[in-house]
Amino acid sequence: MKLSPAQQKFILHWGEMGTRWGVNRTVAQIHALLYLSPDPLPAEEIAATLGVARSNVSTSLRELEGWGIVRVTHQLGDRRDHFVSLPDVWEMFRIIAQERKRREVDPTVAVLRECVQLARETAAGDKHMRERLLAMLEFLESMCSLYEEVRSLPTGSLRRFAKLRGQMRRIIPGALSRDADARPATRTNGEAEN
Amino acid sequence: MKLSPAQQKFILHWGEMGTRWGVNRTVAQIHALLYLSPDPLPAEEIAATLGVARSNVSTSLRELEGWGIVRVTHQLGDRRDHFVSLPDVWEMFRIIAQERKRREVDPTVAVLRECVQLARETAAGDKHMRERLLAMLEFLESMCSLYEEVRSLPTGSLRRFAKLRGQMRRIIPGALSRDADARPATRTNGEAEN
DNA sequence: CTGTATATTCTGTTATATCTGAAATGTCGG
DNA sequence: CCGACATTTCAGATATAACAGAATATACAG
Repeated sequence: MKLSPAQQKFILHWGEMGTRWGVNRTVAQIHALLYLSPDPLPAEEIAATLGVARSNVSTSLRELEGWGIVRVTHQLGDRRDHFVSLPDVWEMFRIIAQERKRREVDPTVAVLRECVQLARETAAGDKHMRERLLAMLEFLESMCSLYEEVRSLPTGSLRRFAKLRGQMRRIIPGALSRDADARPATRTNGEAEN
Repeated sequence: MKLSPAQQKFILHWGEMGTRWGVNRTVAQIHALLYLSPDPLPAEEIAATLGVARSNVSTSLRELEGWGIVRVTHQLGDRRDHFVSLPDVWEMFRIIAQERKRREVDPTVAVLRECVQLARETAAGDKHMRERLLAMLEFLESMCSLYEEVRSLPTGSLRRFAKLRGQMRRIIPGALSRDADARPATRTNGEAEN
């Protein structure tokens, strides 16, 4: 299959961005290709289109399936697996966010708890350190609960919400404006507000 | 400087997580060390503590400074640079989010615009592809504006907001519950809601 | 059972990222 | 300007990740 200039550009860029997010370039490119493709593609064709080894495609597809953003389908009279990407970006985002949380944030929270515990046991520990650990822990837990909020919204609401520019301050209880975003370089205590 | 068990655990884990986010392991470790440290550390000591080459520390610190989450300070009577981490996790998060947006999302939005343009010019292009590109573009733009909203909130509000579990649906206009999070596998059109 | 088409796993190679140690550069007191 | 200390740069070494191609496994038709 020959790629149009627009397809090429998108696929290459997506691959590039993938690497910055800890995703293998080929994996990201395959995903981009499938996302743009109007119908399911067999592995063979993916390999030919992107110019990578068939085996490489196989591994990459398995990873994408692992993330849950690509799945296999079948065509009548064709023994080969055909692959499709999730069609909806919002849904895709939800899945990726959930996976990353599970793989990266949750373990970190667990480790932080252990560290706090350790710091408590160990000879009264460094007070400063314990505070920092707790601050990080509180932050991550807040983000998790914020994540749960957003996750529970249907796509439509989320989309509408995002369009609601500049209204958040009025909606969120007690949110005074931050406005100028001026961060005085001298502030050393993050708890200054509140 | 000798590390306590809790420090070790946190620093090692942070380094590990760093790699998953496209951040160099040493860079992340140094950041973790500085975050926990009660006072500024000279590069020499960082190198000794983590057991890496002095030159490596130098490069890593420059990167952290580039991100704006570590800065250099000086002690009276000491010619060496001493380094400190931003103390506030929330502030840190803001800065990192902003940087990543600038480096990764903004360029992607630009590329998507070009792709859409290309697809329009090129022989009426693939209709399906153009739709997908537009959906992705709309998504990213929504996320950007959502990001602007959150960024403009002071830490206190953000934190309070995050604690406000399960209330979001009532606050957001028109957000009907999504609840069960049941995703029928048969839905192929992401726009089904709304 | 055999042959063919497809998919996966394995192994060695290649590419990329990271790290080190040495050399170069910068800084500052005297 | 000199000399010590501190930092940065750079070339080569090392580790890690990605990849191609061969080998293997699986499914299936006849």
